[in-house]
Amino acid sequence: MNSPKARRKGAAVTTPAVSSRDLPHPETAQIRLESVLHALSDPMRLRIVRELAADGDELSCSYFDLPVTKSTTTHHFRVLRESGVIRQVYRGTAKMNGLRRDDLDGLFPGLLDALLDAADRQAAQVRDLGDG
Amino acid sequence: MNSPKARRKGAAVTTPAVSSRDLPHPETAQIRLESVLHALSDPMRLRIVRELAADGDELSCSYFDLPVTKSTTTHHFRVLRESGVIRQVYRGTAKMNGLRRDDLDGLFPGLLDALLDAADRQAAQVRDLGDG
DNA sequence: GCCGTACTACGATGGCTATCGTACAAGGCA
DNA sequence: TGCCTTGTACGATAGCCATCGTAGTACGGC
Repeated sequence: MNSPKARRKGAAVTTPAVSSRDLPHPETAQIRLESVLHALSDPMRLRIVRELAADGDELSCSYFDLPVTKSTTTHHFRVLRESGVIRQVYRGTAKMNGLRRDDLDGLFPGLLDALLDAADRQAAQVRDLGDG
Repeated sequence: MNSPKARRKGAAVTTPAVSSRDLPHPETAQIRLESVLHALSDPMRLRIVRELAADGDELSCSYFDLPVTKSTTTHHFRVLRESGVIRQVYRGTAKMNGLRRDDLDGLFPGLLDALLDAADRQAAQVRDLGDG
């Protein structure tokens, strides 16, 4: 609810908008552990982060095939961005998403890897139970 | 809302109550990563877990001096217990709380240490900012 | 048996949030 | 220019949740 629509309403944009469509990200020092944990405590968002980590670099929003509507998907990506977990940037019509791995590793060394490993282990366990 | 009051209402207790006051804990295999993260995403609960980890073993609920009422404290301890982060047991009138470190380390190796380290780093950073 | 301490259960409340549908904007392409 | 794809904003809704106050239970000591 910040830059894109605010401009149309004639409101003054405080942050210097380099591009016409840039998104607010928290600075590295402003990332809060509680917010990161809250962001990752949702199954849908944890799934997004796992796919981002698995695929490596940047993925568009449309890459993900989540069992929710596009509105909800947008919401989840915003939560991840505002908590500092991912970085979002427009590339044409697509919106590319990338893990803020360097920032997180600098703030909380080992945390992201431990979280991803934990998620992998839980997924493997659930898979085994499903197989019987 | 399970064992303590249910007995008075004459309902059948499914779980074999060894003591008159025992508390429902999730089994180790039932602990879900999302629930753990959600439990730790609350500042009050993260603080409780940090104190438990710092002090080592078991601490009573009254040991903690939290800026909330006792009702709310009870609520937070229950969330931590039901998510599998802590184990609670009555000892006389006191209720002792202990981290389920072995269970969590077995499920998610390195996760708890990474989380505690991250919380320590953030606390140190906030402290530095406060000192100016 | 009675009281104090420790903690809980219950109900209420206000705020957050995950979800949806609809309408709309921005960029690429024919 | 007009259309399609991609993604957003907005409003609504239902459920969860952190918090409180009050009343009550359980245990230990007097």
